[in-house]
Amino acid sequence: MLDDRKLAVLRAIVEDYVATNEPVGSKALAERHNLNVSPATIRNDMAVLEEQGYITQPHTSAGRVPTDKGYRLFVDRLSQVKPLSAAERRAIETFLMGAVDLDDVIMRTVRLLAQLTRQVAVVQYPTLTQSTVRHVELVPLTERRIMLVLITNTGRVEQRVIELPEVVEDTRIAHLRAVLNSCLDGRYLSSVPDLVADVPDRLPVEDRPAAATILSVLLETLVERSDEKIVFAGTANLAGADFSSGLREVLEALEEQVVLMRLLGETTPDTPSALTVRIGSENPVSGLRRTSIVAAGYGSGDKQLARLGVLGPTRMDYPVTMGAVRAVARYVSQILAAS
Amino acid sequence: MLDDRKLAVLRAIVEDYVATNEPVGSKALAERHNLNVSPATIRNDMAVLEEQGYITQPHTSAGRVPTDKGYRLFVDRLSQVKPLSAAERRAIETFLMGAVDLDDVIMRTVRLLAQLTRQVAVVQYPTLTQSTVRHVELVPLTERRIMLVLITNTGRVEQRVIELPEVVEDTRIAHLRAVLNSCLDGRYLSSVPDLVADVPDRLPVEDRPAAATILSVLLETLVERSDEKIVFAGTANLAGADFSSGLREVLEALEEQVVLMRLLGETTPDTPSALTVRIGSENPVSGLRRTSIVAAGYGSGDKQLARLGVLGPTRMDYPVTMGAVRAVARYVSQILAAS
DNA sequence: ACTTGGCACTCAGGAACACAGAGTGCTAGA
DNA sequence: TCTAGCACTCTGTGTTCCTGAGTGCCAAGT
Repeated sequence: MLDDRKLAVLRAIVEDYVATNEPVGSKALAERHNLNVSPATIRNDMAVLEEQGYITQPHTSAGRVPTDKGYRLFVDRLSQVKPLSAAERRAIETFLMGAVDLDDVIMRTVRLLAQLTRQVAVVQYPTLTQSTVRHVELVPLTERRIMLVLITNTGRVEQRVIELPEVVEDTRIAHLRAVLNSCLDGRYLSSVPDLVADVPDRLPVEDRPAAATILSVLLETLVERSDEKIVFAGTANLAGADFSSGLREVLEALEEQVVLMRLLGETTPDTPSALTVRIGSENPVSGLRRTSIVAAGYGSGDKQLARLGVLGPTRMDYPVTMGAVRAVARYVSQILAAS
Repeated sequence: MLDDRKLAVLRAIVEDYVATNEPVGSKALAERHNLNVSPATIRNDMAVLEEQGYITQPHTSAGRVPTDKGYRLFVDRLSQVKPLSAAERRAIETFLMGAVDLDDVIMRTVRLLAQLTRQVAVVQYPTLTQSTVRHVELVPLTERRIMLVLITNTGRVEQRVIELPEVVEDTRIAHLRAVLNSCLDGRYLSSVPDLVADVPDRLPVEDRPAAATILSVLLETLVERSDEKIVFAGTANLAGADFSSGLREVLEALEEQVVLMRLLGETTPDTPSALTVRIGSENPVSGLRRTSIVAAGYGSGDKQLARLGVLGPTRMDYPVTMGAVRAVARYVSQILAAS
């Protein structure tokens, strides 16, 4: 269908258009890339490419611009992920190393990614459900009030203040804590509901009402936060690019957690850390039809914990962006595995 | 200097300009506001106002536009904070009530404020230094590793993983925890450095190295987080308004924590919850010369904990914005006091 | 001493127009 | 199958002109 030269033309069009942000014509192509054919030949090829829907012209007698389909072909078959330079790698590493806690890791990551790609970076917090319990703490605050603190192996900490139905002595709280930790320690959060089911039975009868309250809050915490936390940075980079009008829509989409979740996409179970690219209209959110998303999973070890990525105009430098996303995902995984 | 009518003219100019976003001329003024004088008279007044620097004209033969100084006068003497409607109050209350923890309170607050004012909302987390210690927890993770969790009376939780210099038994950790809590409970964070100074002396000699490590991390935590955490929302509202070019700068400023801190301003010790308005060039950040900030302090009880506010074009509806900021600050204070 | 009506002046923004330049499609020839 | 040439089609830009809103100033009115 498309011979090698036509593919080369498409690649050249994408590269030039990404670089210049202007429709690219046959003459300029023949000059800048050594395709060794004349503009006229290129025009013929472009006619074919256009007919097949890979490129289009904004108006008659303007150059050609890649369509979403064109970018897709480019990403799938015509480009290679561009690795970062050694200097960039070092910069990433040292920058991420300085983080003091999970919040800090995520914050640094999202900023780093935004700066590196000059686009909007999006990072999802490690999912609770995929993590394991590292510790459950019950902190008495007053006679009737305790704070529940849940610490996961990814460093994530959730806390809730709980109002007890009755006064409970500290020693009894301590006992409950010990029971909880003994049966939850190291287990997946997803298994917590099952594991705590019989906890009240193992307690003295008088403690059960309080325990029930606490457990219900604990389960609630797991459920509520399964709509994951997401942060982003680098919106200023949107202003620099085009997006003359659509900017409002893009910003609105970014502030919708749910939308962001869908953007980053589902975890692909077989190849968790693979790069996902969604181009323009491929993505499920209206209002972002002019943007592409490059995302990857990250996680400590072989466990896939969450996703991160960048969002930018469809007209983006895919090889470089993909390289940056992949690299950052790997480094974050390392950091999390180490802590 | 400025008689009543001139002030009325200025007020009318501000109101009309805010409403229409177009330079307002003498004729339109005479028609829309019943000043009972002719356009010519208004022109004379406007000439005076312009000479004094309260208004200006974009170009000869255009209407007048308020200057920063004009807005300042308007805010100080010509306008009253507009209270919210009962419906709005109820909406705020119910929306904030649903929050489950501090993160959630802050998140809801910033969104609420953005939606209410249709501008960018900025909320600072309660300062650590003004808060008191509610509990210090030391959670053994492995033989050589413990997690330090610091809980404040505002519900804020800080955690750090600590690598110990040697293996320490859990019972000794528990002892240290007891010592720490007994001397820190209920105290201001700012006094923590003094209070923990003699803690090592009260421990068996063999525990001192570990204790020193833990204490240094604790102190570090206090210092590091004194550059406060700030969140914002509603950037999409910027796109709607003018800001044709400056938008990039504004977005960049918003992502700089330090800049935001300075924007919200210092706490005014005498009247902590008073509204602060910074108009255009009054604010210390270049790149935000076309924006105004309306901020207020909030805190539980009489304690001033942090600040919140909104940022928008100098051309904003000050009475309404101030009303919203004040109301939200009050409600947040209530919520925090209750928890 | 203010206020008002009249009048000449200024200037931004839009409409009409011409034009250069980039790019195309097509056809005939190598 | 590629190339060269040619006629054609547009967008974007620069120019010019014109309208209308708005001003400043002055002289007359109260």
